[in-house]
Amino acid sequence: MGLPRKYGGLTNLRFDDTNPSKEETEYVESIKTDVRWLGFDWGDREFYASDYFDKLYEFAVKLIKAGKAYVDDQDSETISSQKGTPTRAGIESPSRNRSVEENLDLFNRMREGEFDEGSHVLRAKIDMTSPNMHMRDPIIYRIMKAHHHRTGDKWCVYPMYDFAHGQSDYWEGITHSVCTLEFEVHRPLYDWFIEQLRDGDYRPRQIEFARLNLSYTVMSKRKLLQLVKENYVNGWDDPRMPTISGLRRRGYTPASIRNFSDRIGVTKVDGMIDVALLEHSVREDLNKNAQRVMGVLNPLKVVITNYPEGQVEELDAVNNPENPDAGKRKVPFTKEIYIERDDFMEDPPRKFFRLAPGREVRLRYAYFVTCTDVIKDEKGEITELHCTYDPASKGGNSPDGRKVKATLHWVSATENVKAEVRLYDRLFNDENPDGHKDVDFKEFLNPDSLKVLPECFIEPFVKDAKPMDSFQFERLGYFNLDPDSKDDKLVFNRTATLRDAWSKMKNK
RNA sequence: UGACCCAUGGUGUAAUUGGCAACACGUCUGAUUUUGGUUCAGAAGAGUCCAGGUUCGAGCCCUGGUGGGUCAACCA
Repeated sequence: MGLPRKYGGLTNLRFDDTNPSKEETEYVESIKTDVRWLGFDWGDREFYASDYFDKLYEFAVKLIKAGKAYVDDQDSETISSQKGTPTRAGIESPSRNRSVEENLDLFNRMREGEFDEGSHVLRAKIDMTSPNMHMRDPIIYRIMKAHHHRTGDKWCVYPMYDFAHGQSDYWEGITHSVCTLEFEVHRPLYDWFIEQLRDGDYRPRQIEFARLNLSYTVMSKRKLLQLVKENYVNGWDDPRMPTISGLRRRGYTPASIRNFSDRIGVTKVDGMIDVALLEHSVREDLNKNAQRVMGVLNPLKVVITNYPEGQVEELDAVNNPENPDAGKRKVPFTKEIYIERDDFMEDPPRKFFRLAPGREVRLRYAYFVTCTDVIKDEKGEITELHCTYDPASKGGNSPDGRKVKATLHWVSATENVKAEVRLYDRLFNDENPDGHKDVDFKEFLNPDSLKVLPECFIEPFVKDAKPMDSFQFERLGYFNLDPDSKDDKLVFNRTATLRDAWSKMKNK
């Protein structure tokens, strides 16, 4: 879709629904939804290979009449064994030299439903000694007594993909038929059919490019289907899935995915793209556009001892420091608040700038506070902190010009909204950087790929959020309101983390 | 022991079709910052898989290797 947008052309959306047992309306609809969501429009150019079943049948008859196709009545194992191997030529089927009349009769009877599935196939007569396996008399029609999602029960013979693809391109007037690398060896066959079909100079060309491989990510449809079927994830749109619907649910924006695609380009190198590039693309977009909001995921209560009991102050907070048009909002401040547990250390290491006993920090948009007491339970665990605030530092600046090294996000302990936050991580652990490689992925599943934090505190602002709205919880990362959220239970998915210099330093 | 395709900093892509190898991500400095985010400034990092050849000149053309990918479904 991006190529014609760049070079000035059009894209047809076509479903190669040649196999009735594999096609489901559900998939067709999801693909259309996803492509539309990405911001592409195919106008009225929506096609199905099944639109051409009549023409394909006629073309097959034409090939038979030209002596270039024949009906084979051997079973599939025999046909397969006669194909040879990539290094050894195949041998010709005894059916290969049937008369045109007999072939026409048999093919017609196949269509009439006279034969059982698997008993007869139509094959193109090309070359059983070709070094290219796909040219060794490939099967072009098979009997399938199955209901088709669009043509119903009209047919019981269906064309193979290879027999439909190029011809469909031809009839639609396609110039560049772009597909993935594994079809490279099919191209001679694609061209062979076009040569039999075409009348004039025009012919479509198949051009292959590398499919996307993402590090640490399984992209194989077969494996993704297994993840869904065996309930390792909650469906195709589980936020951990590398599907378009998964990314959407997770909070990725269409623009970020388009930018990512532009950055990786279209080439034939079968490489491995670093997920960091995908993540950079979302951050870039979200940072510019996401609403900032304060949220505390892992709360630690702070009592501001010299703050009046029962007082609620409405403080000004900017919605996006990079975009003044995003406006401001009011955040309620009270005597008891929550801060992030990670933002306090009783014994801070040298480079830890945040709150510690006796240290003064800024509460974002609020006041400077100093930690005076650390309250613990019998087990020695910190249950709350006592702080004093400097009333003169309202808004976050002290009139005497003194500086603090850190600014903390916080949420009022009484004026807030409770939410569930889901932290999604990679589905696979660090030992499986090549997620696409053919290994048993179950051994590499990451048990922490989903962490549910049932009781998080977010500032009241998010009450007005709509599903899919993106937020940046200050310093915690990007989140979006899950589409399945109900008013009585807000659920946020983490879209991406922020680059975190502190955690990097901790690991050193 | 075949055919087809591919090969450029750590990663992904460029290089006006033969003219000083560029950009993005990542990494590392420094500045700014009411997010250890963002932004800004700068740095390191490849001589283009190897060996020949053609040419005034080769990442690009030719030959031969090496490495990787794909192909033996009545799947797409």
